[in-house]
Amino acid sequence: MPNCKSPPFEITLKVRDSCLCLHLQRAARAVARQFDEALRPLDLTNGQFSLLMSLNRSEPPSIGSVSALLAMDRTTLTANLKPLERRGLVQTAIDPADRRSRRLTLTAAGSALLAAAVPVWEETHAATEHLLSGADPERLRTDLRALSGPRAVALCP
Amino acid sequence: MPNCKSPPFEITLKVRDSCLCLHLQRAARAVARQFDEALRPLDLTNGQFSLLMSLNRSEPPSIGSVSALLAMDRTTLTANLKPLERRGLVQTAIDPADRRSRRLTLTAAGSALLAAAVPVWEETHAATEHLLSGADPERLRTDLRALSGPRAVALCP
DNA sequence: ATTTATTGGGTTGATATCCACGTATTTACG
DNA sequence: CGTAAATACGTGGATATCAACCCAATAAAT
Repeated sequence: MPNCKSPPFEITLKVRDSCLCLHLQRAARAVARQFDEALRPLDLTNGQFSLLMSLNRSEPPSIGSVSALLAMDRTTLTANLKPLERRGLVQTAIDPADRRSRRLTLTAAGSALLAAAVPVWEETHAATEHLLSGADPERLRTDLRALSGPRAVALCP
Repeated sequence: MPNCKSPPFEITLKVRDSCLCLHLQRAARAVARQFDEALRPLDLTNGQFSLLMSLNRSEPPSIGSVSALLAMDRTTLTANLKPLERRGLVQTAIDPADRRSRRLTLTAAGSALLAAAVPVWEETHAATEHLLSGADPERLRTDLRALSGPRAVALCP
């Protein structure tokens, strides 16, 4: 008699149909693939695009503030910066006012590449919102922000 | 005069506030962390939990069907199976009816661990839905399914 | 029946993600 | 002041994710 201690199949159906974590992972993977594919001619991923975009401001932000903005682990951001630094798209410099902090800035090449990616983003984002059919994208964004924790901090300069 | 070719700052604000890809990645990361933390005593990640749960059925599914269900790349699933196989939670066997296909089954240890994880999932999922405050979780799930592509295929046995 | 196309998976290489641990700097406190 | 707590990052290790390329087995075409 197999599966003496197995969870009942009804639980499996419940998780499949209702788990927000699973639903989020699926949607995040699917949408990320769309953006990755669209950005591939520029040799950028969706995460690299979002990261570069978050650095497009006059006051160079620190590692911690960007990682909070993107709701990612601080060490993940450190890792993600390496290929961008290697390609000369981003530069880091120690903050003279607080020598623990590193300030992140786009290079000219980084800014140019980011500018070239904007039309791709516009197009892909429109296609993504189109997938929602009649649903309200802003309402979805509100829900996603609520799940992202109190990290929707200010990016303003 | 720096940033001659930089995207205008208004674009940055627009992406930050409206990009569904970014919003999804943020929420997915944040929620995944919650589940990972809750499941850590069982030495499971949210992805491992979802994968094990998707194998809790009488007819052992193939790699391709599970990867479609989870909306992940086929090769990602192959990689994710390795630590679970190493721990003796999952077994794979060539399908005699089609020798290209590998059928995935939970072991007794896998079923037992999954059963132990169900209460953790219940608790964590309730906390996640609570983050939505007044919003309708089912409406959010509907939106997420629309973004996950036509992969919400049947898991039924 | 042979050839061809399709399908199901695996492997490798690169990036992504997070945790546990450690280091350096700054701030707070006594 | 000088020490303790807090802050800002980095490294190493493990898993996660996907593209590109390859192989084996089945299905389709002539």
